[in-house]
Amino acid sequence: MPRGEGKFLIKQRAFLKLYMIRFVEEHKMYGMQAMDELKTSFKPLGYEPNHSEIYRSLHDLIDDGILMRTKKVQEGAKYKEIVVYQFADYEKAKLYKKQVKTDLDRSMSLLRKALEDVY
Amino acid sequence: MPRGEGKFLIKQRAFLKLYMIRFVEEHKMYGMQAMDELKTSFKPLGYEPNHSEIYRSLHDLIDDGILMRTKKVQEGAKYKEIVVYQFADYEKAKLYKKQVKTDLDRSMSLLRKALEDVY
DNA sequence: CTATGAACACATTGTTCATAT
DNA sequence: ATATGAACAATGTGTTCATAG
Repeated sequence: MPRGEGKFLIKQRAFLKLYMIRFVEEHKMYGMQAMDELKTSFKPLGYEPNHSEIYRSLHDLIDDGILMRTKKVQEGAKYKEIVVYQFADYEKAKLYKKQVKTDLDRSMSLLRKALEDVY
Repeated sequence: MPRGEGKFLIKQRAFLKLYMIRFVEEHKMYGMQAMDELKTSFKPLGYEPNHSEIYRSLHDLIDDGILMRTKKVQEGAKYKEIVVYQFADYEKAKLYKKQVKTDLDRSMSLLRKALEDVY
């Protein structure tokens, strides 16, 4: 689809990238942890993101120049490396959040309009 | 994707099928007319459905046993046949509308939650 | 087992083509 | 030109497979 023309609701990817940014802002961040939190938090609304979409969202944010990867040894006796993230460009992150907010608001309007028009 | 498990927002198809039902309820209905109305009505919100999705929605509703096709000669001097629709099973239509309302409400909740969580 | 990632497959949707008036 | 429909192509996302602790 060319442009942002004719688009319907916000995509899952953008939705998750937003949450990934938020998790990094709160310094609690690696992939599986993010997924578990989101699953718990959204399960009552019937939404459970899978691990691939989480990783794709994180990788996207790296490609966007917004996040960067760091490796870190997990606490405990396990000596297992996990991948943690920090901001590569926080200004870009804030800009992205602003863009996604616009799309979230727009999507809300679409749904609200349908509810008003039809019911 | 199996079940309704793990699902994100409502699909465009369901959204449009809802509007097609509404148009038939209002007895003003053929494909292009529906598309033009929807485009005009949603353009301010950045959404312009294309003709293929409109027709797919109508065909779906026939397959669902909710609508049926009728042919009709268009008014004016043009003698061009158009395809109009009426209900094949209005109870089914009402049931479908109820189901879609649930999904619309659920989708609204997802978006609202993201707005609350992140901004 | 957990964590990360890629590959593959399917589902949804957009674009183009066909046919008839 | 308008209207309908199908075919094709690209995207988005879910499922499975691979690798490493």
